[in-house]
Amino acid sequence: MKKRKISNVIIRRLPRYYRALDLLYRNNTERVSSSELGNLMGVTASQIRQDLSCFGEFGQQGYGYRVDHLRLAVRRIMGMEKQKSTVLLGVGNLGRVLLMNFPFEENAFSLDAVFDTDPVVIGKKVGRWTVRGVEELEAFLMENSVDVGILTVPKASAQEMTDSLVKGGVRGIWNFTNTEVSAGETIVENIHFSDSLLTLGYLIST
Amino acid sequence: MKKRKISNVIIRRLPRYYRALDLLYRNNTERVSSSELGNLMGVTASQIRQDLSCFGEFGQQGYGYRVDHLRLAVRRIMGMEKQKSTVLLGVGNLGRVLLMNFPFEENAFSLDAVFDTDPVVIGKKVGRWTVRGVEELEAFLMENSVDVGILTVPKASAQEMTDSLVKGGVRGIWNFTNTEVSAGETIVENIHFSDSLLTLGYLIST
DNA sequence: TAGATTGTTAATCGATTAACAATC
DNA sequence: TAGATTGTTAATCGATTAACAATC
Repeated sequence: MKKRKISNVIIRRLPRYYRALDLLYRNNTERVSSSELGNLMGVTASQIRQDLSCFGEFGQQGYGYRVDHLRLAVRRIMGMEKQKSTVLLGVGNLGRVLLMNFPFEENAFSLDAVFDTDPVVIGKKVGRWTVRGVEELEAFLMENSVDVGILTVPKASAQEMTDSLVKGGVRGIWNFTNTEVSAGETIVENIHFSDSLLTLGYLIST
Repeated sequence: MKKRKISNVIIRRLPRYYRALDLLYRNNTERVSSSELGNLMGVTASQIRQDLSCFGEFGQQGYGYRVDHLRLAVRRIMGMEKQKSTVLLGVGNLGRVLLMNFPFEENAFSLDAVFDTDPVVIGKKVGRWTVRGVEELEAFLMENSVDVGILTVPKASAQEMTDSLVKGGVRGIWNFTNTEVSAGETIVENIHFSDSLLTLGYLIST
């Protein structure tokens, strides 16, 4: 096991490993070799062995990997064995989709509270949550240790809401606003719909 | 100007260049140097000059880049000067968010038709579109040249819908299903919410 | 044992950064 | 002209692939 720093490219492959392994697991597959897994995922067997070697030794010469064992190892590596908490800011259309449909628990997260600025929705129930006013956010973050803030607010308030979240001590921000927010040490993970579609546009135009 | 193949990392930086330049443009900034732009975007000046050199020469020694000129150049590079067409498959919650709120035109796309399998919504109006049954999809793709199919269907029908889109000759698929679909030569751009959140989970756990 | 497949080292390939002559 | 900044070449750094001894 090589103890070098885990690079970003490897980190972004971990969820894909997990998805592939989870699929095999659900199909009751017992063992898988690095080349089989590579075929399934569209990467080389070499890369898989190289990646896994950053975290430990999970296989067995001449046999490969036990699917259930490796799946659990990847869960552990990604920190999925410990549930993390989130709050959602912005109960607009996208916010509602996430809170109504996104499988937080499946991904080892819980959604603990939702906030908005619109007096029309504050106090109303959306799904199993009662919408709180953002003025309560600071106090909530004080009383509850929250790991991640989910940003589904309009662009215009993205930075301000980020500042509140950072001040409240969240460790990560899941940002859907298609703007860059500055959050200091706090880790920001972006889902930029527009960037993604523009990339696709480039690729089909050439 | 070096005429080497444009690498994937560079392509994925193009929308970010465009966003930064568009912001400067809206602020009526006239000129920008590679180091200023680099500061703004959080990349090195060297990288910006290196990236741009793949596509041509856009700057002027001792001066930098004209913002309006470079912004237009990036638009052209990304193929934004020609509008591309899309159809949306799956008028569930996420599908509705996209068709009601996503700024297709701003990104040089149009949304031309929406399809679903649910008899309850077929024929109904959603926003400015009348939902069509998927059985009409094939004929629609025959008659209309469609560039991109948007997949906001349940996981279970993701591959089947992909097959129809590929058969119908779309050039790209914007895939929100959090599954890998095989589409042959057709380009697939994924937005995987779960992968993204799991990545964030890893980063805050270490 | 013989065959298969790992984990790891070395070789290759690609991306980023540094440096600088060219020139506005 | 002097200062600033480009576009490009060369140097460095990092990621992927190939190869193979170790061993189940």
